[in-house]
Amino acid sequence: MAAAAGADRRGPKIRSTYRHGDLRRALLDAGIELARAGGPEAVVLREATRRAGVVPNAAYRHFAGREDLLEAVRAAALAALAVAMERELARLRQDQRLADQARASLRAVGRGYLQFALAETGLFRTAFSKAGAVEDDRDPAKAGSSGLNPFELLGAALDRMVQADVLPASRRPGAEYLAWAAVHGLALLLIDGPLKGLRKKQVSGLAQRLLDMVDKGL
Amino acid sequence: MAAAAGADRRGPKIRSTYRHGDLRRALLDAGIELARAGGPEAVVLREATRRAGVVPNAAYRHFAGREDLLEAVRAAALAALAVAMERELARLRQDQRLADQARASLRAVGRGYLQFALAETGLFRTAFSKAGAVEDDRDPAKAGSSGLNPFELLGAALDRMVQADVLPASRRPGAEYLAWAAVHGLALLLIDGPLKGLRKKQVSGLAQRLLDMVDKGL
DNA sequence: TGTACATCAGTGAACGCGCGTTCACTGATGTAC
DNA sequence: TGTACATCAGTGAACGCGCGTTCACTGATGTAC
Repeated sequence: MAAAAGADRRGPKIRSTYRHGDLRRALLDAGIELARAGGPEAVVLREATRRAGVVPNAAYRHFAGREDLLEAVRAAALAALAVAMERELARLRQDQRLADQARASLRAVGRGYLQFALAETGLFRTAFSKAGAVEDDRDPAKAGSSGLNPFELLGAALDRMVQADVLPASRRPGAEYLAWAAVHGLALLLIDGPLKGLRKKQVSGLAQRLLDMVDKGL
Repeated sequence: MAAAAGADRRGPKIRSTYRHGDLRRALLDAGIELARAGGPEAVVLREATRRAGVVPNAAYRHFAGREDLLEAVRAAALAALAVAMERELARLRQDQRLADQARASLRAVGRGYLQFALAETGLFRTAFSKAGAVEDDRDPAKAGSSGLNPFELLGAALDRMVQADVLPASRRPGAEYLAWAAVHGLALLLIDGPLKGLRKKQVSGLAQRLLDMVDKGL
């Protein structure tokens, strides 16, 4: 993974030019890699500069400080989560009844969330390492290719359920938090909690049951 | 809260005796206080010794190192969570039909969990800061006054539901993870996530709805 | 009841560590003339 | 097409910080005689 932009072609640590080329991008990529491997606390300014082959304080040309870099990494992690959800949504059959399709899209959102949490645990933990309300944050850096961020993707699925008369409109407000809570909780039990060692088969079974519960109970 | 044992009566930093009296207890109490205020990463060995009025390395007479102290704090946090659940269970009316009573005890467990997460956020985060499977851990340091740890309290409530024919026995296995996931997820959204600033009234409304969802969907 | 002694809880001083951040600088680049 | 110059990205060196942990020690306590 990685590589990316400009002068970075030569790999870290060796650079023939005095100027870097695209240091901001290189630092961000390094930060993402660190988060991927070790979660938010692994995003260390000095290490990012080391990977970019640059002296520590050079980072201050592009980020206000460590917290600022971490913020940018967090945005990228949210965008990656959105993409994982979109991937599941794109797989859905289009030939079903509206009601079934609406239901299926809620499940797809949930599956994408869980898959991302399991496959990219470090990024997942980074994405939610700060209170930051994603809800009314229109920052495109946090969105997937549909232009919607993870929270908005969930909301859209629920809206579809209301339209298809699967979810009573009266229960719509706040429903994202119920669905989110359930899936988020399972994700954490699976990656950090007592369900850590679970086999893939058992994971998907449990995920299925949880999504059933949400579907039925919402 | 605080104070507790032995020579600590005189308060930190001042001690008339060369020996401390009960340094282990004092360090643990300090650690709990640190966790309460700032979560697991706030449990700093040197700070605990400072509060106990003792030189940093004195801690090594009682704990193998920082991680060992943190482990002890974590156990205390789990026990406190169990107590919070027991408190809710103890409030239940005893004159209901078995089915209603069983349902009510599951909800009480959930309420205790959420209340603890909100009231003792630092301890809550500490309790779950490590994978540690609580499930088959009979360590009494992690249990409430009933002798059951939080996980066992949840399991007992679900067992009661099976006995009362509210939950089909076939759905019993793994049910604790579904219920746990939902409540755990909501707790995190409330304390760390986008639902952080929510008013007390709204919190309990949302909690109610989530518990409805679990009840209905399980 | 008194004394010698072993035990071991707490002391004092010091390490190395990696971190984030600040300072005054240097030299590559692009632009105005 | 050539030159002077402003800009500003990256350098080099250094800070102070608080941490966990290790070392050889000292002196209070309780026990055996």
